[in-house]
Amino acid sequence: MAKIPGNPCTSSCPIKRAMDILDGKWTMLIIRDLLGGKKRFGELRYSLEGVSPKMLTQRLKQLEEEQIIRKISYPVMPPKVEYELTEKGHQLRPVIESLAVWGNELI
Amino acid sequence: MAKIPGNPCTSSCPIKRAMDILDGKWTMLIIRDLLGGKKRFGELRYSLEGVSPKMLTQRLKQLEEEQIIRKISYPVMPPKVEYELTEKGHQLRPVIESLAVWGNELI
DNA sequence: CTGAATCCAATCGGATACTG
DNA sequence: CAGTATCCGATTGGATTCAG
Repeated sequence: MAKIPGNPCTSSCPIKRAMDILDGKWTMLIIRDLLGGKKRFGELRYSLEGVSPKMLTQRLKQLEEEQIIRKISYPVMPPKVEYELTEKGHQLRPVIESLAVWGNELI
Repeated sequence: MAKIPGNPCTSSCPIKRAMDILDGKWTMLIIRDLLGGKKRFGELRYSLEGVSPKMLTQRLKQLEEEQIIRKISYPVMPPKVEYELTEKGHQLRPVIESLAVWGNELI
């Protein structure tokens, strides 16, 4: 059995740290979308189909604070805003990929 | 860029399927614990430190319904109950491992 | 020991309307 | 277009008590 890095599930457990950030219905879906490249607010809203602007804004804001995504605002009219993953965000790719593999087996 | 299996983030997205099951503050922590082998209710309650019996019961029940864990009740007094991962649950190991790697880099 | 029951607060999340 | 504001219900989660 492969050893899992880190300590047992106490408050300093790496899984706990990760999930405190990644928890939430939409978070992983946002990251998955952004792994495909920069996306605009409306694009995310569309591809997540069902998310309310409130929740999308809330999650994007939190992910930005955690420095997992970066927000790029263009000072134009009408407004144009793009979101992209930071390096820290890109490092979530293995997580998303293994999740996708598992999710695919569910059928 | 490696291709992520599955479709875009619609209702049939594998990530969405996965997160519908794995969402929640404690779920991943339970699975992480059980990757180390069978655990009793009280052991989980202890190692998760802070979880209320209500939530622990709730999550365990859901995970059992999703066939990710299996519950083993011994007809003894006082009661003894153990939880262990099913095959489907064990297949989450890559997810937990990559999460642990990521969580460790946070510091 | 393993929960079930109850009560309550906070957060999540959806729908809608509105603004710069 | 990209949000903000508001209202509301559902769910999560914690604390505590109690039962088999």
